[in-house]
Parts: sequence; structure tokens; C-alpha cells
Amino acid sequence: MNRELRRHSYIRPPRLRSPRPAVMSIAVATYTPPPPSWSHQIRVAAAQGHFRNAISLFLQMRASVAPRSSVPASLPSALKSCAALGLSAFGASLHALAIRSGAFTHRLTANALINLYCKSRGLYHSPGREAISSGALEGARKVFDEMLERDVVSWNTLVLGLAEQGRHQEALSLVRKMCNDGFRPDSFTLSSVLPIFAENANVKRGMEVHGFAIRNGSHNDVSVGSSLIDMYANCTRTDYSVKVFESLPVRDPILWNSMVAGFAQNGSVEEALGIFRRMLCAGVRPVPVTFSSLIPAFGNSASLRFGRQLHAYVIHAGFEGDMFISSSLIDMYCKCGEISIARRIFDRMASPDIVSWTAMIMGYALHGPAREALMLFERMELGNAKPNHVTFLAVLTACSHAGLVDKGWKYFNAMSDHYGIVPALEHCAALADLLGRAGELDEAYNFISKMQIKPTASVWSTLLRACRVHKNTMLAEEVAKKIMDLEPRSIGPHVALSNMYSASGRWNEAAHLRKSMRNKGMKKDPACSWIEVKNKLHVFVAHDRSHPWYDRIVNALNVFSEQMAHQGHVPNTEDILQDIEEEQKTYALCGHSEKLAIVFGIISTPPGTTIRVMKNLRVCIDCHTVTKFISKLAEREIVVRDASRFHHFKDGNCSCGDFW
DNA sequence: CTAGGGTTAG
Repeated sequence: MNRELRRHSYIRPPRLRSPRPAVMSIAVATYTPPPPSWSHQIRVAAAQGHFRNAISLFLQMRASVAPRSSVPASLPSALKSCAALGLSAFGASLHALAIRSGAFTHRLTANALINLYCKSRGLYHSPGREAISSGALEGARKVFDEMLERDVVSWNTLVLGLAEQGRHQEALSLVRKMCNDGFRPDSFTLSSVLPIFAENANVKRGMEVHGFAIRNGSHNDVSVGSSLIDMYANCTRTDYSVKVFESLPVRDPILWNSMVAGFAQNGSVEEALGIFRRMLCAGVRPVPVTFSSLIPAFGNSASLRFGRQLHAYVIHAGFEGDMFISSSLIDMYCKCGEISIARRIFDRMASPDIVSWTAMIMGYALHGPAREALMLFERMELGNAKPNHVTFLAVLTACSHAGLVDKGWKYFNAMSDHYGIVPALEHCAALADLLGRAGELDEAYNFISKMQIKPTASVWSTLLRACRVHKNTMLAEEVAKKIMDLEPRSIGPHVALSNMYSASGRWNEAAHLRKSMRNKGMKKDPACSWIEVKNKLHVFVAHDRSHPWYDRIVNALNVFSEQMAHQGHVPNTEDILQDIEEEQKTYALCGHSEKLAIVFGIISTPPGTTIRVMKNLRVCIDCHTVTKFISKLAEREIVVRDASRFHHFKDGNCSCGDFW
């Protein structure tokens, strides 16, 4: 080799043979390093997350001749592994071993025991009674109380245990006690306490913790940061979440996900997408959590286009097998009207969990095919998914939207009889809704009156709507008054009552009611409908003439109206809430947002294209009738998602069977 | 030995 080159090379050429003298080689060969101790191996395994290995090594150690000291040295790691694997009975037996071996007095062991009992809800070893008792959190408390010297970890572990099991007040008072004992809450304490104020949506207390974190210097901690972001987002204060996020010097993937989730859960689709894009630009790789947080936002706003794009991204990233993501995709496609795509994703799942089943069942409930929903429920029962209260809400909704009274009663009764689930307000509301829709008004009235839980205005409102549909004025009057007592500012019952007074010639009462409505400044929620055409979202607010195609839309609508009038259609003004004359009401109907959106869809898309329209409120009676006509006249399939369900209009009929 | 982000409904 060239001498020049060798002088300049940084790496010496490798030697193939050892340059050491033979004597040295013999010395090396006879030296055998001591094998790593049992406890060392166990600690390493647990630290790397190989919990099963750690436990298996621990058992091997116990079966072998190991020094006495190896038990206390390995117990913290063994207990950590039990906590992670949920081996509560074995963990409790380690508690007994800890006492026998004297390791119980070690702080690390005691802390690990507190953690074990906090994580496993089940058994704990009770030394006094030489038995295993249930109610593990009490076991944690006992270990904590009996400790000779506690450290911050002891306090933090118990605080988190209490917080995670919903014992919020106890957790908070423990934090006060720890301060009195001279321990300063650290970042662990704060990120365990913040979720409490997130859950209770208590910004005031949450901000106090935020202030404490700043004084404490732990506000730059990523765990505290993500807890703060989540807390503020849960209190609908995403503006504060943003401030926390922007002020953090270091951002890890969890922080980005907290922001995505915070916006998504508050319905801020644009902002959630914005953070997602920024995250990608910053070179942070999305994880499954990112998608399962983001995707539900597209379902709730029915943005099928974005939902599809994210689905493609999920496939590209190889996250298709994630159960959370699959469930969120099922839900998103159902809410965007694409129930068959949702079903395909569901069918491809290896073992759908209860959330996946529920999302699919709810999808059918919203779209109408109740039989399909109930078939899925029966099929689910054959597997190992246990229905929960949301599942029953989905089943009852399905029955309600299809008028299946007997089935509805059957499932409602089965909840408490066979599944140990106490019907909550929303289940009672669903059943009341079912009875009312089916025309069993008196039964619905009796059911609501005898409910265990005090019925809210919204429960009575479903009955009021049923009374109007089934033209029971007497009952409607009574129900409307009940709602007005519960919610004096609610506009629905006022309008219903005033319309009934007018219809029965009780002019004075009608006028009086309308006057008081005006005095209270009551206004209807602004209705809006939206439709996506060529990747552009067109939003229509009632009577809003700002759309560039407004005139063309009205012209087309008039053509449809003439044809309908020709076929004997009389505009139905029951849903018009203003205090105006009949002729003006008919005119008002023409400006309804869903009509504008549907007609715009028809004149701006090629023949045969399915029209998909979303509305923030329920479809009005007249619009529903008109849309049925339009579906036939224009030979279009029209899918409308309103506030309560989907309507598939085709050939002059609607999938809801005129009940919604 | 202790901590933060996710799916169905409301």
C-alpha cells in the first residue's frame, strides 16, 4: 500500500491475527466474568418492558439457589411487571413474600406495591388476616400508611391511583396532605391531578394548577404540558391550549397529538387539520393515536373528502389493523353517508371490539335499516364483545327509527334484567321517542312521567313532536307547558303552542304567546345546510342570497314547485315559526337552506349524481315532502343528513318512512 | 418504584 495514503488514513487496517503474546491469550481464556446476577437480569428485563421475561426470570431465581439478597433487590421490578401485566393475584403473593423476606421495609418495594394495587382492581394481600382481600385501592392505602419513610413517589403513586379511579376529592386532599408533610408536588403530581379538572371541565381550578406549575418551574415539562393542553381543550378553551403549546421549548409527538385531539374534540376541523399539517412539516411522524383523534372530526362535520384522504394516509402508514382507527373510520363513513364502506371496514376487522360493533350498529340506526342493526347485535352476542350503555343506545335508536315498539321494550327491559346496565336518561329518552313516534302517545306520556330519572325538557320535546305528528292537540298543550316550565327560554314549545292556538281559533292566546316570545327576544337557531360540489363546500343559510348561483337556484326551485302544484302538492307550513301570514309562510319555505342546497346540487352536477346534503337542524316537513318529489322528478338519489338521522330519497320515497 | 395524547354516545 502506498505510504502516503497510510499516513493520512484515520483507520488502521484491520489485523487478522491477534498480536498478543501466547501467554496473554491463555490468561484471557481462563478468565470467566461473573454471570449477571438474577436481580440485575430481572431489573433489565422490566426496564426494557419485557415483563413476561422479568416474571419468568424471577420464578427461575426462586427455584434456584440464589443469595438471600436477591429477593429484595428484584422485588420492585417484579412488582412493576405484575402491575403492567395485570397479575394481581401473583402480585399479592409477592406482597406476602416481601413481608417474609423483610423487603417490605424498603422504600422502592413499598412504592412498587402501592403502584401494583393502584393498577389492579382486585385482590390485595392483607397480612393481619392472612388472607387475600378485595378492593385493591384499600391495599395501596394500607401499604402507604404503614410505610416508615415515604418519598415523593409514594405520594404521587397514590394520588394517581385515586385520581384514575374517579376518587377525585380523595386525590386532591392527598395532595394537600403531601404539602403539609413537606413534599412539594412535582411534574408527576401535576400531570396526575390535571385530568381531574379536565374531566370536570373546571378551568378555574385547572388554571390554578397551571399557575402552580409556572411557579414550580414544571410548566415546561412535556407531560404537564400535554395535560394542560388536554385540560383546556376539555374546557372548550383551545385558545389556552394553543398558548401552552406555543410556549413549550421542546415538543414531543404526544404534545402534537394532544393538540390534534383537542381541536378535533371541539369540532374545530380546520384547526385540527392545520396542526396535523404542521406536525408533518416539523418532521414528526404521526402515530395511530393521531389518526384516531383526528378522524372523528370528519364524521361529525361530514367532510367525506378529508375523511377519505386520511383513510388513504392510514393505509399508507400501515395502521389499518389498529382497532381505534378502524372504529373511527367506521363511524366517520357512517356519518358521511357511506354506510357500505363502513361495513366493508367492519367486515375486514379480525376481532372487532365493543366500540367497533357499536359504531356499526349506530350507523345502521342512523340510516334506517333496523333489521341489519339488530342482526349485528345478535351476532355480536355470539362473540365475546359485551354490550355497554352506548350499544343499547344504538339498538334503541335503531328500534325508534324503524318503529319497532316490541323490540324496543324487549331490549330496554333486557338491559337491567340480563346485562346489569341501569338505563340512563338517554335510554329512557330513546324509548319515549320510540313510543311517541309509533303513535302510542299515552303510553309514552306515562312512561316519561314514571321515569326513575327526572325527565329533561329534551325528553318531553320528543313527545311534543310526536303529538304534532299524530295531531293530539290536548296532550301537546300539556307537554308544551311542561317544557316551558323546565326551559322557559326554549322556543319549540312556544311555537307549537301558538300554532295550536291559531289552528283552533284561540286567537287571543296565540297573540299573547307570540308577544311574550318577542319580549323575551326568542329566536330560532339559524338553520344551515351544506353540500360539497367539485371539492368545494357550499354553505346555505336560510334566505341567504349571497350564493353566486342564488337566482338560478330559485328559478329551478320554482320549476319544481310548479310541477308539484300541478300534482296537487300544497305547501306545508307547520314548521314555519314566524308570526306571519300564510302566503308569506309559503314564501319563507322556499328559502329553507336544505332546499337551496339540494337544488344547487342538482343544477351543478351531471345527471344521475347522488346529492349529499347535510343540515344542522332537523329537516322540515315541507322540505321533506318537496325533496321526495324532487328525487322523482329529477331522477336523483338524494342523501340528507339532518340533526338526528339520514334520509335517503329515491323515486319519491324516503328511507325514514316519513318519520324523523 | 410514579406522570401526559385515541374509537362508539352526550
